[in-house]
Amino acid sequence: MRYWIFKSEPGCFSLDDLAKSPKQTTAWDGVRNYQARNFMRDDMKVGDLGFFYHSGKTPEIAGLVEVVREGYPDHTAQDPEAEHFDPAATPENPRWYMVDVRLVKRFTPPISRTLLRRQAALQGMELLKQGSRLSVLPCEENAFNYIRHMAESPEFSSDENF
DNA sequence: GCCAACGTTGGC
DNA sequence: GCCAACGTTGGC
Repeated sequence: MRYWIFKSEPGCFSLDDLAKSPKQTTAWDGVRNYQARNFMRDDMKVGDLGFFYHSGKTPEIAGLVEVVREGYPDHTAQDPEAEHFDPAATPENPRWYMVDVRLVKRFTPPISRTLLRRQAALQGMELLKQGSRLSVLPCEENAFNYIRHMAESPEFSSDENF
């Protein structure tokens, strides 16, 4: 099984929005980057876990999600009304793909990027690299387990040494 | 608001 | 096919 990070601007689609979605599940649509597309189309499997990451003013990991449907065509690319319409996308060649993810657990409080950066164990993590702009990216197993452990530790947000 | 990093576009 | 120009992302 593999681990992933799903980025979203909360003003566009937040963890709250996911929590309010039917079955707390959403299609991860609108991704228009080939590398991210390939991850969703080729690599993600049902049961893979990922973090829901909020980018923007207060960057943070907001919760845990699970892939519940594997890559399938992102039909919003073929909708002229859609924000990420791509005239080159057709039913024969959909060009863009998405997966469905379901909310597993909200992190309360969320784990701020500042706190992540403070962790020696997370040095070199892709997400924390400057200029990391992929909206969907893999997360190393070690980093995943470490962060998950942080989320389960009640003291992590207050403990200076964490 | 600034700026670095990155992807895409288009001229040649 | 190269590369400069440009637009976008996203942390700070």
